[in-house]
Amino acid sequence: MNNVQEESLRDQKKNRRRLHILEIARSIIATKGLRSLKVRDVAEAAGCSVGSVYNEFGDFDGVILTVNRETVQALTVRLGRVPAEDPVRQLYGLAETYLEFFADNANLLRSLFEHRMEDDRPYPDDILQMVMDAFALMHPPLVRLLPDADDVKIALLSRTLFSAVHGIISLGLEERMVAVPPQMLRQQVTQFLDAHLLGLGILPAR
Amino acid sequence: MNNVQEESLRDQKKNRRRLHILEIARSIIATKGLRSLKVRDVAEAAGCSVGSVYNEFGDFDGVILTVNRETVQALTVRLGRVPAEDPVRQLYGLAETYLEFFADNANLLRSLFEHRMEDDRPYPDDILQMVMDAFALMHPPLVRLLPDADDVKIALLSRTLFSAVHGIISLGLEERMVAVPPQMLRQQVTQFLDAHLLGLGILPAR
DNA sequence: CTTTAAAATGAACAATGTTCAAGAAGAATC
DNA sequence: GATTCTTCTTGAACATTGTTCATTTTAAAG
Repeated sequence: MNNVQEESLRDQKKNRRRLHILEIARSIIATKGLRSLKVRDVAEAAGCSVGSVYNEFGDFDGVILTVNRETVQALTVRLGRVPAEDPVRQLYGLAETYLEFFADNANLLRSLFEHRMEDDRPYPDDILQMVMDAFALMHPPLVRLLPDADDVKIALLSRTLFSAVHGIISLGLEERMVAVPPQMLRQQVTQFLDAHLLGLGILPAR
Repeated sequence: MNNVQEESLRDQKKNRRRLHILEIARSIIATKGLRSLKVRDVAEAAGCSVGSVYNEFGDFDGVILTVNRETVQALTVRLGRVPAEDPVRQLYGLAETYLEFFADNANLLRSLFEHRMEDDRPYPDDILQMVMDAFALMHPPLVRLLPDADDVKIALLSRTLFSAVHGIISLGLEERMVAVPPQMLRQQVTQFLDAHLLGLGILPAR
C-alpha cells in the first residue's frame, strides 16, 4: 500500500476551499459574533456558491462546529505549552493562559460554549471529549500536589477549578454584565487561585 | 389627582394579553430552549396575530428581554429569602438556592446569560443592574465576615464568588459538556465553598 | 348613534437557512 | 485527445421565520 497519497486536482481545490470557508467563518464569528454569521456572506467572501458550503459541511451548524472544534484544539495547544516543572506555577499558568486566550478570542469561545444545536440534535462527542481533555491538563499538577487524593477526587476538583475559573473569566469579559478591566481580571483570577489553593492546603498559610 | 386608576376595557385586554404572551414565551423557552422560540408559535398559542406581539413588545428581542427581566427578578426574590442570621450559612444558602433555581430553570437562565442582541444594540441597562443587585446580596454577609475589608475588596470578592459558582453550576448542568449528576453538583458547590472560605480565613482550619 | 382615536389583523415583504435539477469540471477509458 | 463517466458546483427556487403596514375592527368620546 502506498503511503504517498496522490492528491488529485479536485481534492486540492476542495481542500483549499474548505480551509478558505473556515477561515472566513472564523473571522466573522471572531469579529462580529456568531449571530452575525450568514451563509451567503461566507459563500460570497469565499468566492463560491451557498451550495458548496452545504456540500462541504452538510449544514450551517457543520461550519460552526468545525470552527468550534478548531478553537478548542488551539486552546489545548496553548494550554499544553504551559511549563510543568512546578505544579503550583503550572496551575497559575493554566489559568492565566486561559484568560489570555479567552480575552483574545472571546467570540470564538462563546461560540464554543453557547452555541445550541437545531432541535435536539446532540452536540458532537468529539468536541465534548476535546473540552474534557483540555481541562484534564490540570490533573497531573493536582496529582503531584495532592498525592493522597484518589482519581475521582482529582477529576472532580479539576472540573470544579476549571468551571470556576471559566465562570470568572467569561462573566468578567462579558462587557454587558460586569465589565472588569482586563488587568484587574488577571488579578482577580490570581487572587481566586491564591485563596482556593490555600483552602485546599496546597499553598502554605501566610 | 385621583389615585384610583380607571382601567379601561381596552387596557384590561391589553394587559391580559401581554401577560399571556409572556407566559407562553417563557414556557417555550423553559421547555424547548430559546432557539425554539418563534413569533408565530407565540402568537398562535396566545390567540392573537403576530402584529399584536410586535405592537406590544416592539420586536422579538423585546419579548425575550422581558422574559429575562422576570427571570432575574424571580431569582432575586428567591435569593432574598435566604436566612441572614448566620453569615456563613447565608453564603452557603445563596449558593444552594442559586443551584436549585438554575436546575429548575436552566433554559431561562441560559436565555438571560447567553442571549445576544441583534447587530450591536446594547443590552438593556436595567437588566444588567438587576443582575448586579442579585449578586450584591452577598455583600452583607461578606462585610460581617471580613469587617476589615474595604468596599472595593468586598465588591470584587462577591463578584468573584458569584462568577465562580455560576461557572460551576452552569457548566455542571450543561449535559453536553460535563454532565454532573445534580446531587453531586450540590456536593461540588459545597466543597468549593468549603475550600474557598477556608482559604479566605473565614472558616477555621480543620 | 355618530364620530374619532386607538388597536388588532394578517397578507405581504425581507432576511436567511436549505434543497436539488441542471450544468460544469475533472478523471477514466479507449 | 476524444469520449464517456463520475463527481462537484451552481444558483434559482423553496422553506422558515422576523418585520412591516394598509385595512379593518373595536372601544371610547361626543
